[in-house]
Amino acid sequence: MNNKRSSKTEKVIGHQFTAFYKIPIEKFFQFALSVDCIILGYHENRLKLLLIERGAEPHLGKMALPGDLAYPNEDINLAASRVLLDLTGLTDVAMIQTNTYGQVDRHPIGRVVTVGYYSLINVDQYSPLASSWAGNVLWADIDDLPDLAFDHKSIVGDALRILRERVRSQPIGFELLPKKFTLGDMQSLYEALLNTKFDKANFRKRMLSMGLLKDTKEIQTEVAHRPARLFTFDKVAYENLIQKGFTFEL
Amino acid sequence: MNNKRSSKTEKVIGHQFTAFYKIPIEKFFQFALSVDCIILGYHENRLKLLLIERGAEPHLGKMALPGDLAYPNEDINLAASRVLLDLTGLTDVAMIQTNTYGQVDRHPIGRVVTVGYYSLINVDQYSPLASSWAGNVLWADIDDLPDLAFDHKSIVGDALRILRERVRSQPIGFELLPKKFTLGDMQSLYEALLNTKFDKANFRKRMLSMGLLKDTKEIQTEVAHRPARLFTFDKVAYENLIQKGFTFEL
DNA sequence: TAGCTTATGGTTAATTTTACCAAAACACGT
DNA sequence: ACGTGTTTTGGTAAAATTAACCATAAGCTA
Repeated sequence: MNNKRSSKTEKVIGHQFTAFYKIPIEKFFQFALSVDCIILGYHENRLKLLLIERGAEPHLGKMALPGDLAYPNEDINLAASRVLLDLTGLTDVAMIQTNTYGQVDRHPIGRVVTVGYYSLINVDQYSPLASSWAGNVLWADIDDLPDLAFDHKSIVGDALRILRERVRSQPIGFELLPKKFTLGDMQSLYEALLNTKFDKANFRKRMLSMGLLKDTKEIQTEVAHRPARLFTFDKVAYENLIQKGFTFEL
Repeated sequence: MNNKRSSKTEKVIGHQFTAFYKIPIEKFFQFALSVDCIILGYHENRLKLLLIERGAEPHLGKMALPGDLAYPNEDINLAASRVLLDLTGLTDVAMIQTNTYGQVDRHPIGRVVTVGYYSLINVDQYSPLASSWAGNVLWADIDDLPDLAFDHKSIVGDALRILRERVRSQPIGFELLPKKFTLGDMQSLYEALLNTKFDKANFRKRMLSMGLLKDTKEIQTEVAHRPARLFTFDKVAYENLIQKGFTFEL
């Protein structure tokens, strides 16, 4: 079938079939590409999503995912990091692709295809809460989102689905926790993330048995009950275990 | 920070920050978008990948994933289905996004961002083997791929990684099998897919206990040993189980 | 019919998961 | 200083699942 096509073609440029359709190649270079960031944080036992208020048409005044058009000479993965940097000052945060959205009329300005990226933010390390609540940047509770611009609602839904799957086969939950955390913190996070309840004693045993947690020898202070030990995620141990075929499972 | 930006902007079009950079909006609409299909089949106990020989520069003569540019007025998901249809005659095959590749210089003709899609093909139902081997379409053994054009090697690698993860949490393996299959067929498939060995008796019990297999009451013929029963995938039962919170796990 | 091969039904030991219990450790109020 | 409330922590035993294996069944071939 490919043969037939090629034989009808006088000059084939770039791609296999494009010339066959007698459309000049320039006509294909009319897309714009954007990235939209699903930035999740965890605060006071709730999952939070970073939103900005749009200062421009279309959807002026509506809340939206932080996003931007990619430059014609910019790697899209780097574009995602750039947007995150612009908005939060954060660097060295892994941006992970979720999906790409290419419906024809998703953006009124023209043909804008957008790539979703999510990242998990340790709120303590970055702590955008204080300065951000006042302005037009908002950490919204994931279960109580306002109306969102464009198709951002469904982009967020997809990202959450992907995250919830990934979080139980990879130790990415730690990215949402502060450097030092208790097993209780960790359990609460996973319970919020997966919307379940775990038996406390069993959860603890499971986590400790994986060998991913390093005991800091420090303990909580200022709590009205027996203080818990503080742990850190042992990245080195994790890489070693991966080498030996270990897989995080929850 | 968003405030500062907006205040410097005279006229903001479309996106939040673009006008800030003083670049006319048209400059952003210079991308082309393509789809590349990772079409996997299963034949004679081996995973196969559908490749075409490029009939055009660049990479003329090299093998490549079937792919095409998307039209400026075409939904990218539909573009993927169109390409599959063009190439194989298949309709109603679910095309699933893998990743999106947006390195700046991945395509010599210009800024082409490509979206990967995989689909699993039941070779018996479509049976492209006979007609295809002769032409410039090839089912290549997944473990013995030729040199591929562009960044297609790494696109395939990513797709396989994603598939191997997904195949153990969703019953998509069935899409690679013929309508009726034996438990042995199924086991061989999963062993090829995941590169492991299962205990035969235990594999059988596990599968049957899920209640996803419907016994056709038919048995194999023309085999030099005790013939096995033939099963089909019970899609209805699967949907019902999903409703009750069932999750396929292997 | 003997012999070969794979399917199929079962049993048992090993391992993991689940459900609970009780002591420990801190803060607070009295 | 001492009981009270609360959460951590270490532990045990039952329940459930997984893994390892065996024996028989059922077709084909010679």
